[in-house]
Amino acid sequence: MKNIGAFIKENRKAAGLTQEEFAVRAGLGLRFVRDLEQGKETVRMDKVNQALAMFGMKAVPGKADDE
Amino acid sequence: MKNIGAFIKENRKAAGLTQEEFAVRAGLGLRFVRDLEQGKETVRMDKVNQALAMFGMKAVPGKADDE
DNA sequence: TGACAATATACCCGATAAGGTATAAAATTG
DNA sequence: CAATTTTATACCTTATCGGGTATATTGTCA
Repeated sequence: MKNIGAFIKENRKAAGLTQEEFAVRAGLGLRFVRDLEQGKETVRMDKVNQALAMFGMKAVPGKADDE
Repeated sequence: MKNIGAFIKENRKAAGLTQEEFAVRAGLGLRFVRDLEQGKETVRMDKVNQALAMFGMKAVPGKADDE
């Protein structure tokens, strides 16, 4: 499974949203959305879940070596 | 899928480790391990992944309504 | 039941994430 | 290519997480 940042980026684009539109709709800061999509690892899990919730998802344990 | 805190707790116990032993082996603070297992949501993803890595796992997007 | 181990909760401090703003780079569109 | 939109990077301030320590609660076992 792709990492979370890539997942958000793909799905956001598929939804036809800019980072800014997505940030507003998700109730997140634009800077956070940028950082997340850039693969920043030291983000807070609640914010990550808030972003994932836009697509009916959340952070769960998955195999580390999965594609 | 269970939430991450519950996953860590279960697997840690299955491995016969106390929170303290697990914290030391994972290179994490005891307080963090406690908070994570208690379901604290505002934890940092890098630390969460550090904990999951002990079981060959990492945080990935998963369906929010999965059991 | 008492003693001990393990886990949970509270307080404090230093380090840092989040977010705003500004600027630069890249992508898109005509 | 130029103009515009979108995304990326940098600086600053505020809020708060991580971790240590201490204490309380819970669980286990003789």
